[in-house]
Amino acid sequence: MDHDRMSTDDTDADSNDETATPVDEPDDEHHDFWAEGVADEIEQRDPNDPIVIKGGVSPSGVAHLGNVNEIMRGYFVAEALRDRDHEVRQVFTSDDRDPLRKLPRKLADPDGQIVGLGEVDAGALGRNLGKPYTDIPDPFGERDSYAAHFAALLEADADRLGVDIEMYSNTELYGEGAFDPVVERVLDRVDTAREVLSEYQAKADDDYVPFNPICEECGKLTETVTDIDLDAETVDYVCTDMEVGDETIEGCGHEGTATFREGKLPWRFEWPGQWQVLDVDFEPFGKDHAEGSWPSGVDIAENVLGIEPPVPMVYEWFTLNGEALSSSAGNIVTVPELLELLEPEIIRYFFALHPKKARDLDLSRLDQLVDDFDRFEEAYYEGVDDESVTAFAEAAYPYVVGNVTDERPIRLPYTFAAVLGMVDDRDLREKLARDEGHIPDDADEATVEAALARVEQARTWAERMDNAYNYRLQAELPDVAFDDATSDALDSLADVVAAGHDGETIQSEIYDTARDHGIEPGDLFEAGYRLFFDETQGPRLGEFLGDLEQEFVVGRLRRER
RNA sequence: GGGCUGGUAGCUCAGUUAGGGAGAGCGUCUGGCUUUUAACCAGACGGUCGGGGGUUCAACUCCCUCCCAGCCCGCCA
Repeated sequence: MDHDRMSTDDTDADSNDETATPVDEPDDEHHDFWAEGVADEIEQRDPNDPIVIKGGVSPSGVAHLGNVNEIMRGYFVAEALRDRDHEVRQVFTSDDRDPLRKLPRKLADPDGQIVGLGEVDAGALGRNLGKPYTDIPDPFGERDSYAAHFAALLEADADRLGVDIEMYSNTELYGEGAFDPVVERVLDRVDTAREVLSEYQAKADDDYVPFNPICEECGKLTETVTDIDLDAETVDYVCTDMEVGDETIEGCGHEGTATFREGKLPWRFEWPGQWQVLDVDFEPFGKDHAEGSWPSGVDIAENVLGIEPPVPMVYEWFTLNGEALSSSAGNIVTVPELLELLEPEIIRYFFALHPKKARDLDLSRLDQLVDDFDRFEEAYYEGVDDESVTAFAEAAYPYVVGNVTDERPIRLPYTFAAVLGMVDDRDLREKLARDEGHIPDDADEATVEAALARVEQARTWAERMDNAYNYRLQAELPDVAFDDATSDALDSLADVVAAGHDGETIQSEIYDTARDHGIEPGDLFEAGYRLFFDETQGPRLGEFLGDLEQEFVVGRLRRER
């Protein structure tokens, strides 16, 4: 669960909380993929099919890569169980009866792009503080509510990553009475509930009632319940002020009556309630819950609700570019943004790595992650000289890619793809890739297309990062000036190219020509890079020029076009 | 202050659950591809496994302690 944590987020950890994990059961089987170990743990509970795996978020602001932990970590466990012939449902709760407690600093528009509050009617949001997300209009005016907007973003992300999740709206679950038995039990045993809760939080005195009705007058969630009627399944309440951090959300003073379907349980009860209602067998959650709501949830599940809590798994948070994820600070990346830079299977790979390690996703070195994935893939198909990588790949690769093809897919090395991105011509890209041996002669068109798709991604990366690969073949002659010796050398080189030499010859001619004209080869190379890239460095020049249109190269070397 | 989880090469990470060889990729350096110029190939350099102590024939691995980082220890979620 990644509730309401826009500023931080994720990564992993497996869990073994002694409160819920049978420590006396022998975990004698070693697995090369963590999800298999979790699957063991779940099977030891002897659960009924379908096995239910849950994730969930509070629809606070932006759906970002941190939330993907909730989706992907459960996904791998689900797949491991399906592989063992279990029927598995992966459910996801949008905890959308939660109240909007403060204005988010950033939102994601319907396309998943991050925008500031200035893009929307922030005033309308401000007037709705304290109301459930499902009762607040979609700031973008498309969906039924703020909550629906957020849920749609998350569902779209899951879809982009190829994960099939069943979304559940908490508000709908309350509305249709799914929580009724939970609310009734908690209120019936309100003394026990207070006693259990008091172990974990101070605010559990004799007046405390773990149910927050929605005020029928102002629509805000309230916390002052004055009477409980178990037979009628209602509570009486007074709409009092609510303290939220340093701020106060004012109540309207209304006194009314609400049914069990017109309010919500506080989080510490709601979470175990979800386990009961959805019959949850496994749930991953971020480290923030490990010492907070998880222990209390277990206690409440066992001693108030009388159910067995799911198998837990704590995941560590990952950092982005070395810093904690923070939407307000702008240190955030969304799934659609990342998919402009790499393939979805690489995102899945990232989340297949051990959840217990805090990782850094460094966009400036995405090539490392892609290289790691490529090696992981190679390990699956052919094995690599690192046993642990090969073992991990054999266990995890099928889940990471979803559909394993007979043949290993062609992957252009990411930085090489970035080099190809320096030219726009698609056929030239293909030629360069073939010349370098990255595309086999017998590759069909679809295979070539698939391989070249990475060029656009690597190109986008080079541009975004403005790194050492962000060169562009200059269509127009750059503003250049050379001394006489260099100019003469360039003319000579132009003659060589005009005579029709291939790349290798051009490469060696650059050296010879430079010497013939009494200049350093380095100077001539630099002149070439100036002419073609308007830079002082670039890719291996001779071979590069050899692949370009001869007439263009000659003209450019003569500084004519 | 207490608790939880991490800390392995410059970078990204395996390896730790069952104690016995410290590893990979990338980067760097060197060399090769007739010829320093980012794509290819080979080799090398590179680590007190966060520090210290203990147990053991043997510790990255187990125990104690300290340091660093994140999280939890109000409310909410």
